[in-house]
Amino acid sequence: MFADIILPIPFDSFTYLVPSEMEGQVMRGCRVVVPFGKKKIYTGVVLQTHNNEPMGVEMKSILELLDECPIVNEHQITFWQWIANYYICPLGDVMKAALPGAMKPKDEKALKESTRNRRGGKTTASLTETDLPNPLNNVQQIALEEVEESFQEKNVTLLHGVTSSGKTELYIHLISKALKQGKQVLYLLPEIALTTQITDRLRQFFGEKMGVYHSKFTDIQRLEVYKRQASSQPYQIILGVRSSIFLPYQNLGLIIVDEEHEQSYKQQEPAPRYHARNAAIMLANQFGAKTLLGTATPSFEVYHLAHKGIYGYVKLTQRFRNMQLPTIEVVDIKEAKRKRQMKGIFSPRLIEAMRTSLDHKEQVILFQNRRGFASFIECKTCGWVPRCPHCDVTLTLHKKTSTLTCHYCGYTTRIPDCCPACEEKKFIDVGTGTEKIEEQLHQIFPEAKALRMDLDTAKTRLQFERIINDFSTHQADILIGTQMVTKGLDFDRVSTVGILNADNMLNLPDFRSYERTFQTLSQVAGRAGRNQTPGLVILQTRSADSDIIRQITHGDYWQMFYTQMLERQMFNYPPFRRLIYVYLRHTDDHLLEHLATEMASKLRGVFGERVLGPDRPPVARIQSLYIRKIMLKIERNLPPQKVRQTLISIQQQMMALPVAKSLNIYYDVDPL
DNA sequence: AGCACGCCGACT
DNA sequence: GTCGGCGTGCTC
Repeated sequence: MFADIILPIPFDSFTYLVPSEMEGQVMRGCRVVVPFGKKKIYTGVVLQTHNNEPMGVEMKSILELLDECPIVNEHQITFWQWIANYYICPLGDVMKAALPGAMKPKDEKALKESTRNRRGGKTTASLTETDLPNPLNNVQQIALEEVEESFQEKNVTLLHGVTSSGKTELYIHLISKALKQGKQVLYLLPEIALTTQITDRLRQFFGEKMGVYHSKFTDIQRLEVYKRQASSQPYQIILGVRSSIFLPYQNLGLIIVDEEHEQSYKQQEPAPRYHARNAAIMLANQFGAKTLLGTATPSFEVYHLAHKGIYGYVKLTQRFRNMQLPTIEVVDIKEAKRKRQMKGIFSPRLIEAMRTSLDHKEQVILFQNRRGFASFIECKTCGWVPRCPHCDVTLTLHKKTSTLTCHYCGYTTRIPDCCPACEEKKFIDVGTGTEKIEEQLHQIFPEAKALRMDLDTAKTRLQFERIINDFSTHQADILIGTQMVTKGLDFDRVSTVGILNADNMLNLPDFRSYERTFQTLSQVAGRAGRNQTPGLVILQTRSADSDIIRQITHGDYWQMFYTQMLERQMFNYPPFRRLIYVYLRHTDDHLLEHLATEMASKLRGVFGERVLGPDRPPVARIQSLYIRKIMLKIERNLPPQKVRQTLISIQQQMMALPVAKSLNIYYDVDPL
């Protein structure tokens, strides 16, 4: 008897001999220990057992069987195979993403010890530990009924609800109903939104029936949740991030994907580069479960399908307690610059609005998009700029530590004493990061206390929550931040929100830049005036009279969607076509150029005009490997299986070329 | 992804 | 004359 084993390496599976004493015990989904190569020993998962002896390979035997019964169920294996197929990556990579810490035997021991220690003090959950959900108001009640009605015929429903329209209340009611039917619920949140605020709120209603799954948990903690889900008393609700779609479920009835439009649902690196929202819909289908997608600013992909009637659509327009939407005022900084009225990055109107807020002891949020705005240094004399020796990027300045860091590979060096090109000693800062805004702010409002929130100051969830907490308890007057400040956080004393420069988001070379700008700016604007008085949003831009700025200030999602869709259709972009990026990497730039051209021409042989490139991506070298990108725009109705087969076959032809020695090829399906 | 095998430069 | 560099190939 033989067994195909998935190993934590980038291949699908390897066939091993099942020792006669293990026959009948080695089952699909069980973990086994196997030898690999000359000296490696891996823990793998049985994909299947069979009697077809593979030809031309000398097989090794399974060394040890770790589980009496499967720790990966049939649903999961099917799901893994779907992910590997659709996202064009090996099963081994999917397994690595799906199992906590690859469930290594040594982790197993640690778990047994940790559970042993915890037994005795543990209180059992009871229904009386939990509260009843708040009654819904009229509007919410109607929306709830609409969602349930929509689920009668549609598997997926979009809940389009403006900020603070009470989506969470609605979720709580839907979850309760699913639980009453004895079904499990998965509630997905973007990493950054999974705060103690939301956890506590749900814990209040669902108590110990709910498990929380966060990527910042230790391996042991995640293993514990995994084990519990595989046991006979699993959590009925999982509140979790992206990767919680891989937990074992037994009878899922409902998946909620909150903030459906969030980009962090797509795993970028490493493979599998999956989209948790789309994968969740697939997972729900496997169980015959329903999926609710919630957002204030739907992604085009989802809105398009809702508009076509493939997904259900429910709109929730009224804000909680009739709160007013903020007033958005556009400030033309081109004009202000011309008149020399700008103080650094601050227009007179923004300064005035901030002063009014601060005088009333109210708070201010300043938003600065980070992308393209990492600051770097330049030699004042000759213009030399320090760059990463391994990647094709400038090094980012970190003033506090006087260092320069590469955001791609982590290479860090001290600021040089003098310019290596001309030996002069003066450097100037280029680019405006949040750090620099903090400096300018201190000059204009020396008395105000400011907090900064970006990837540097909020590296961990604890740091992030501390900043949020300090700001919401009014220990600071101004919060300066990147994307992070937009993540559905409730502050009730914020009366002014300043968007420092809307243009650097709009002008990104990306077909989604308008959609994203609309989403981000709507989210930021939603932070203003959450109590009785409407807030004021000052939006600084150089393109004050453009359509997109008008659509943002009017909150006109439909108009924005409509105009953008015309362009998407014209240029064959999603949601009309499906995108696949083919990446090629090699140490030799010239050889790579040749190979990429060759691969593109092979692809054109099959896909014709659907192939674009190869192109040099914006960052054309990472960790000493040069990169090329080929873009495929394929019809939505082409079967993913066929596309995958074609791509893999062309990849094999490429790898068979004698010159393609250390060529590396990988795919990004439905890239962001 | 690892890891071994194999053929070319600065060291005891 | 050897130790070790990383290019190349293979892993059931």
